Amino acid sequence: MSRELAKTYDPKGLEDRLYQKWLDNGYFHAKVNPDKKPFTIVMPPPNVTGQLHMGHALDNTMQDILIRYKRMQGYEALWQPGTDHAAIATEVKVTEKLREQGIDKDEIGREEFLKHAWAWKEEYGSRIINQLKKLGSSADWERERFTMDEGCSEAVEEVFLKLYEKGYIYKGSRIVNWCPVCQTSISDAEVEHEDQNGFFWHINYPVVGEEGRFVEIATTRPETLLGDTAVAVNPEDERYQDLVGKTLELPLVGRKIPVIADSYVDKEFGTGCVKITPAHDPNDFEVGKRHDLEEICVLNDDATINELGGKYAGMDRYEARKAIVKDLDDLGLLVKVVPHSHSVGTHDRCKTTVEPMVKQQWFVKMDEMAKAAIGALKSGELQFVPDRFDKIYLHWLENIRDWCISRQLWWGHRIPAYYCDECGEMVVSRGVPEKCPKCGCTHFTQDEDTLDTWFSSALWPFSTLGWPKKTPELEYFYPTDVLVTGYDIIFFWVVRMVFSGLEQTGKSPFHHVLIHGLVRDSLGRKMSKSLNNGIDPLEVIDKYGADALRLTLITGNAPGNDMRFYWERVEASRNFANKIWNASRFIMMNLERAEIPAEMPEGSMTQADQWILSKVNTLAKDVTDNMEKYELGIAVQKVYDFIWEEFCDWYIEMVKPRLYSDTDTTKGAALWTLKTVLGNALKLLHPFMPFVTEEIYCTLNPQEESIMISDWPVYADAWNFAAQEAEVETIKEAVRAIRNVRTSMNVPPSRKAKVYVVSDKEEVRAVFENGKVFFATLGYAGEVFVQADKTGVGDDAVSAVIHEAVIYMPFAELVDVEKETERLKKEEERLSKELARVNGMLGNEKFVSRAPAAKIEEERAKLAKYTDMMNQVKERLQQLAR
RNA sequence: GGGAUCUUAGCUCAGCUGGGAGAGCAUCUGCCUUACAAGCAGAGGGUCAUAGGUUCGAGCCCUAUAGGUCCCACCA
Repeated sequence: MSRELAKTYDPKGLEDRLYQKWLDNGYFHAKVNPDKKPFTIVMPPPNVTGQLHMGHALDNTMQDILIRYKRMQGYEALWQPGTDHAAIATEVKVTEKLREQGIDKDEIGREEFLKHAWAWKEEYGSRIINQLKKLGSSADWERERFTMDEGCSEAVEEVFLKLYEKGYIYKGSRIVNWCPVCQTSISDAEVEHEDQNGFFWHINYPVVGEEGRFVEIATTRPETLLGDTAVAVNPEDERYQDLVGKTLELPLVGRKIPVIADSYVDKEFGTGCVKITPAHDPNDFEVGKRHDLEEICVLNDDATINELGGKYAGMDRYEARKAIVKDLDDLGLLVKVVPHSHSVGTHDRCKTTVEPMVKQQWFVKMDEMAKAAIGALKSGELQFVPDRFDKIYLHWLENIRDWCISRQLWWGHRIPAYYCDECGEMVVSRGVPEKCPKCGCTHFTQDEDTLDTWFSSALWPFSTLGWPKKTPELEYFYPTDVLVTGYDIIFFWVVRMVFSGLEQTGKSPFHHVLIHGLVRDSLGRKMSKSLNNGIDPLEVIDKYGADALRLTLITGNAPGNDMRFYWERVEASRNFANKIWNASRFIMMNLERAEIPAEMPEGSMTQADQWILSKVNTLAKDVTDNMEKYELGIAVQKVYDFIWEEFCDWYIEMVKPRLYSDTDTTKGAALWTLKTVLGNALKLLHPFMPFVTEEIYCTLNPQEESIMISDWPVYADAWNFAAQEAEVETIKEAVRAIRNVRTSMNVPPSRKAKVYVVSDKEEVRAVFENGKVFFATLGYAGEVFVQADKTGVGDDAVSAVIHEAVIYMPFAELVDVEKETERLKKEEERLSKELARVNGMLGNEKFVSRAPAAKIEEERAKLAKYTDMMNQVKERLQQLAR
């Protein structure tokens, strides 16, 4: 008993029902299966703080398309999902929430805070997962993971220990990016540089022992003067040769600091003299190391001046800046203030200006692992799609600095380093050490810091599969096949996964990285909270369905490119779903009223049947090719065009007379073809629009369980009907010509016309003899005559010239000689242009001698065709002129 | 400062390895033709940013220029 399709397409209800069915049947679950080849995608884990936005929708739609496609192709397709603890993002949210409740984070302490954080995770962690389900994501939810679950945490600890033992992880006092608001260090990748309009303050530093002599320096951050421990000049700079080795008095502070020579200083820039503040500037830090300068940190963690800042202690850094400038001016040491635009580092999360500071932090030594990651790309083990991202990846790795991985946060993986309570000895170990190797003490305190959130997500492709244990899953599904992500997290995540995978497993965690762009608003702006221009994918799904949203996100978009979101496009996508829906309804109506052959009824297949079968056959091949190249937009466009134009607008219209007839012996063939072609088209469309295709497919084939476990169509030689394809194309050309004439003459559809097809070629007449049945329904024709000459065609006939034939329609009183002449002249003009082009090519001796033979043959055929048509047009024009 | 990318129909964008310029929306003209007006049929609209070059042949490859977008960067 087949279920009937509802009268109108309504994604509501339908989508939830089908998704539940898929879940119930366990279709998303992948397991180790030696009989099948694995195909794996690991889902970029959304933050537990997160809500589904358009970026997620795009990212996950692409992954779902690839997974569904491969699953249908017979792969054991695993889409590994999960969520990310998102250290700083979550900590900020939880802190805010607590504050709203009047609870102070520092008062309740670490343990209590973590309880709240876990409660938050429990409450919100599943929210985005449920939203992803609305989208139709066929991820293996049974395998859902979390970056801080037991297994992932074990992987984190394992990697930390291994890298530490190898000397790749070290603790050191280095200059780091410090966020005074979040009060934690952050990595280079988390710093955003933006140009700000500031000033260059030129300040005189008195030379000790030389009354009245000054060294003029220029700075953009006068407050750091408090931490100056030298002034540097370029060793090649003649102007300052005699200064090197002399001592200066640091204004306002009174400290005596040396003038040193260092090639880091650019002679041409500023005054050529640079104040050196090793504790608060990355370059100065390096200079300080070279010259063994003292590092004087003058800032507190909240960027106020500390006790070393004398009278400025307690002031905010900008307050202090003002006060210092004023005091310098009062002392007459401020030479000038010049407006100056310079780049300022800000924290990407809170936009606070970061303060470079010397801190004890944990770092990952990057040089060796970066080298390996570069090698993976160069050897082809790793490929970006599109490959222009190669350069971005390489450039980053070639210039990488050590990765600061410690964070002064509570929410995250705590660093497995322990300090002896007696002697302070540091022990890095799995769990609390038993006793101190130095003093034998058994009491330890764990390092307070946690790890950068990307440290754990870097391990995601293998930690989720059970690593460091040698699980069957890891063996079977790893390395994964393709990673789908936006270009905005190549540095944060992709790079780190690659070098981590190479280091820990010896393999790149994936072969391909499919990069997509941003979904912007209709004006091309980034969707953001501050602009309040974000479109909620759930709202779109609610209004138009997930299928429509998915189609919208995939069509007309090339890999790596940004796209704009338009409601009109969603509507168009929904209309397409509706189109298939109605076509299917029509087909099923007819199927119910007749017997359908189980196999292809070869004897009664008409040219039209063979044509559409041949078309869907080639379509399968083309779409598969595009999918393999990750050209999802092109692939779906082809399916769209096929279904709407070829199948609905042409084929269905062509078979209607056969369906309505009770005597037509080819009716069974038509029904079989309709059902078969629709079924295959639905399969090709399924990865893109899973819900509507499932609903129709299962109604069409009640014996089948689900389209998502059906076989992906493959090209079959038996379905290749080149000759019939050509014939139908000829008939389509004729029908178009007839319609065109009718429209231009304003002939209403109700008025049927006789149609004469005149051709002196017997084989052409045979084609039309076969195809003339279509003229009635497609071209509103009455009687149709196919003949070798113009017998019976009156002078009152309107004509259209097509390839190897002329079509005449007697319209008597409607004929407007002028109009028709005009039409034919236009055609003449078009043909003469074509002829000129073809003749130009063929007349070019170089073309004939150098172009490929097939191309030349093609052009020769065109020449013959156009010449023939031209003659017909000329002849017709002559007749009209009489 | 370095790099990437874009400039194609009124708008938003496709255009795969170079071989007769496409889609959606918008516009215009007919159609309530018994699957679909969320539709059908037809039409108009482009010197593919500019200037050179390579090639038998360039929207596509190379060079330069102009404008836009983005990324990276430790010149105080």
